[in-house]
Amino acid sequence: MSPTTRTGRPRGFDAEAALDRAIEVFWRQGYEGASLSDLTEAMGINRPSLYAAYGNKDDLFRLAVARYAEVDMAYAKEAFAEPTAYAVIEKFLRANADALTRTDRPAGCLSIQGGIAGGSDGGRVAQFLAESRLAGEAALAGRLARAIDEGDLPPGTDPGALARYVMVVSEGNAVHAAAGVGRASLHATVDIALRAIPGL
Amino acid sequence: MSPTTRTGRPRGFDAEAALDRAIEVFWRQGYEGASLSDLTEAMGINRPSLYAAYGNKDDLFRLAVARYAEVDMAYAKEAFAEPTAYAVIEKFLRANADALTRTDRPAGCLSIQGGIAGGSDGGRVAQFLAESRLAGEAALAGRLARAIDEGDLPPGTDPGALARYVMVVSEGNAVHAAAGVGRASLHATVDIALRAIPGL
DNA sequence: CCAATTCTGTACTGTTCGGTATGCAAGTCA
DNA sequence: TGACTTGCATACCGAACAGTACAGAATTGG
Repeated sequence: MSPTTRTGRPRGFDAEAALDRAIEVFWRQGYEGASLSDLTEAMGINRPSLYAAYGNKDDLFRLAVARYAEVDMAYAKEAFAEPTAYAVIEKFLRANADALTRTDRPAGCLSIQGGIAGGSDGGRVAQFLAESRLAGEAALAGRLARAIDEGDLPPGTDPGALARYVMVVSEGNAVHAAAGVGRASLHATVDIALRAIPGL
Repeated sequence: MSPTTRTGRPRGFDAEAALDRAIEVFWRQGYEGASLSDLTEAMGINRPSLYAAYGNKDDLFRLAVARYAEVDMAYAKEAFAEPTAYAVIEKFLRANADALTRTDRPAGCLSIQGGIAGGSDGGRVAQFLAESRLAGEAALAGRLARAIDEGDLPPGTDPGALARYVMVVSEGNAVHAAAGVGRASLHATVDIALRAIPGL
């Protein structure tokens, strides 16, 4: 009656290792941009093996996200264990920044890239969009540099860093808005974010 | 010699109005998720008319983004005209929050949604990802609520709003990281973001 | 009214997509 | 050894994709 006794030919690949490869493909190319051919090639298995082991593409993606949350987001749980709120937040944001820029992993976060990425075109569209966003950031940095000259920002301020922070808040709010978060909540976030702006 | 003299059958649709409809489709469904059939149906034109008027799908998308930047991001230029840096930033973030939640437009920002969105599946994947992100946000809010009880956050603090702010910074950094921004810059953003966290 | 030019509508191209039917290989248990 | 169970490999399915050929319709200039 042992439920693990399944006679028959044993699986010829490591399902967990193959799932890790799938995570990278989804991470880099997004859900829609990752074709079954991309996935099976990276995982080193055939299509029927994928369907037998994980279900369909959708199921595979959910398994990938779940494993990503467990493995690659483990720092969140560690951060929560810090003694104070400030320490929790700082540790979370620091570890997050490190995780987003690991050299042995795709840049960014699967939870966001899984939707972005672009995929089949090799990320041309995503790159185009990123460039136009960064152009806006540069424009804001220019305006803030002028503000330093005009004396309404402290002399030591880094205009590029401050502009980047503002755009980060804007982009984060955009992600939230797309997820259905309402206007009042967005403004509440702005309330908090503005506290970080250096006064005169 | 007048260059506008183009004899022949006149175009049967307003190219600018049709482009506006295309913007909404790309905004809602993303670049990959917007099929030519979706686009032509929304624009009220046939495929050959689209190709004749705008080029190919890629060209149409770039035109859409350009027009979006001009029309829907006009508030940025207005914000830049404010007299002080703080006013520039506040006006930008406020107008941005309003723009992200206009009831007569898709939620979010074309520049981000153009990559996200999900498209053909009606946004099922995007919704799944959004829910898992919001679950993490709720977990953080719970941890911060405990911090208020334990006295390391001011009593009046809204733990949900603070958690949302932290996740906004995290998501914005993720978008930046995916665009190629490096680790040091992300930490510089965290430096600024942490200034908004209420001290003991 | 006719020729030239441009736009529109239908119907099609080749390709790629997610998903699967089928026959064979590789093991376990009697 | 032989029945049984399971995984693997090839080859395929219908559907959807971006893009286009072609013929007819609408307009201008003569």
